Amino acid sequence: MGNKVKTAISPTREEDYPMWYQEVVKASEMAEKSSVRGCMVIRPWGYTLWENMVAILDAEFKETGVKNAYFPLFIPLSYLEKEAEHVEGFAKECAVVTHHKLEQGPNGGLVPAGELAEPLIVRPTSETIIGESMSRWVSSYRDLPVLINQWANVVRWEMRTRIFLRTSEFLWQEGHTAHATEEEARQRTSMMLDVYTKFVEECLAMPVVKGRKSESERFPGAVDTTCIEAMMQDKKALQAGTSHFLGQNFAKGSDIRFQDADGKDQFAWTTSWGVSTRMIGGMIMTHGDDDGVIMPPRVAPAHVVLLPIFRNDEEKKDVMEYVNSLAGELRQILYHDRKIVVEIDERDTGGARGWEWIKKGIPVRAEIGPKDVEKNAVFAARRDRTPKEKSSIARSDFINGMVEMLDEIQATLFKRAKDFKDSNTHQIDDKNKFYDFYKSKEGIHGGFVMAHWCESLDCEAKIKEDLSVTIRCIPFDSPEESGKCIYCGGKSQKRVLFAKAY
RNA sequence: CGGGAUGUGGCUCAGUCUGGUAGAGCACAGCGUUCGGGACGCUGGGGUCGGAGGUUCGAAUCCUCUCAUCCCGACCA
Repeated sequence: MGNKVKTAISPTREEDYPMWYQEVVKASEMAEKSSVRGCMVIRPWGYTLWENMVAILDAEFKETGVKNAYFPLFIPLSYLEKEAEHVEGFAKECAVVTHHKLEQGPNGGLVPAGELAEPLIVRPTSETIIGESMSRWVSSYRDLPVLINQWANVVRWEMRTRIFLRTSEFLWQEGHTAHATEEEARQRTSMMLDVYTKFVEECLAMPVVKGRKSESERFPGAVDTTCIEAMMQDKKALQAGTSHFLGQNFAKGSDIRFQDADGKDQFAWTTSWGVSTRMIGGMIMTHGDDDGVIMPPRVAPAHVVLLPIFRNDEEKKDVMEYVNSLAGELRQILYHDRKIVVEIDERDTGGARGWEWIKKGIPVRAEIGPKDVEKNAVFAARRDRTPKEKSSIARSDFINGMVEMLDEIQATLFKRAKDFKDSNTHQIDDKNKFYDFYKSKEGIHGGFVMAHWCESLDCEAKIKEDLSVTIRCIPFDSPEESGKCIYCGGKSQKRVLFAKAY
């Protein structure tokens, strides 16, 4: 070992980032690969996190007038064909249902039978089937806007999968709205991106860059795709949420028409927006360290774990009494509209017990033994500090300071991530420097580069081919300034965000 | 779909070349000693070696077929 600190996760981020990620997910017991190819099992520690995310987002959506609904998992093939670019975008990764029953096969096994007249696809996204409903719901401008969201699973048959980041089946939320005017639809698009930004920054403690996708990265069928991009600790970009302005493309495909106030027939303007379980992967890669996950308190499955320490039944009795009453008091406290969640882990598994909670990323750990009972104190540690940093805190201070401590942890995580992102974001104006910056193919390197771009698809494609670096977005806050395209030297008015991406 | 590789207890893997009915570490269970701490000792449970067929007195080991998975490429973000 020497002076090297022993870490709970091996390899470390430095040694092998992708492997580190896999190990963290496994060690935290958040999820695991299932025996079904490309699909994951989300375990309680991961699913509770998701439920917390859902609860917050759901309330925010409703705040803006959106209502939840549910649409079929199966989409008739013909629906998908309604929007040309859309089909092209998704056709390659669709699961297709062709039969409706099983029969005994010649070798004893079951074989599909009863071929369907029209194949059904398992939804990769629901624009077309929700559009079909909307077309029937909307006939007058008085019926607009329609503001719908659904929480659902979707399937995209991915070739290479990574748990949470890209799985064949994943959980998400997809909002779909229809409006009478372009302006209103555009406003909705940006309003929902703002909802995502606020959630991701405040609750997941992940700083993001807000912007618009270049044409090549746009959602199939969209007029405009806006997004939030976050930086992972390997300095790659991860799209954490998207909001699309679909223009009238899908309204035309699905025939969503209405009569306006002047009695004229018009196509509606639609939007769609979504975030998925992918955010969980992003959160892990933003905050996790070589000891495992670090849960931001706002969404943590649990806030505090109490670890009773005792040697015999007598000590156990005293300690447990103290622990239970402490837990009871903590559970009364509200932390951002949610009661503090306290775990009590009285397993007698020695030191391994504490490390399990570190790996799970619980924000606060407190060891409580006879000495603490005697002193009316707790021996507490925070997940945003090193494992060895523990200190004795008076019981009342621990309780009264809990909300503040959690907020501090939340703030620390955000600041740490923001500093990391900022210090790894550079402005580069020279093509050679740009290439040198991204040249290395292995390990943790690179970062975000703000550089000029002439808006040519060709320049973008060449850079992608040479460096696997793409335009993540054209940031909204990128100021107007004259410059030269980083690839061809052509005229440019704005810097765009380049990075390697997940 | 093209190239490469692997399938042995829950996990990681040895054994396969030189056939003789299975091993290690970790994990798990019990007991004990420890312990403000990812500990130690002893004991124990658990696999028939991806599947099918073949060669052989005898196959995890050889042959054939098959299934699955992983990596690279392609494809996708």
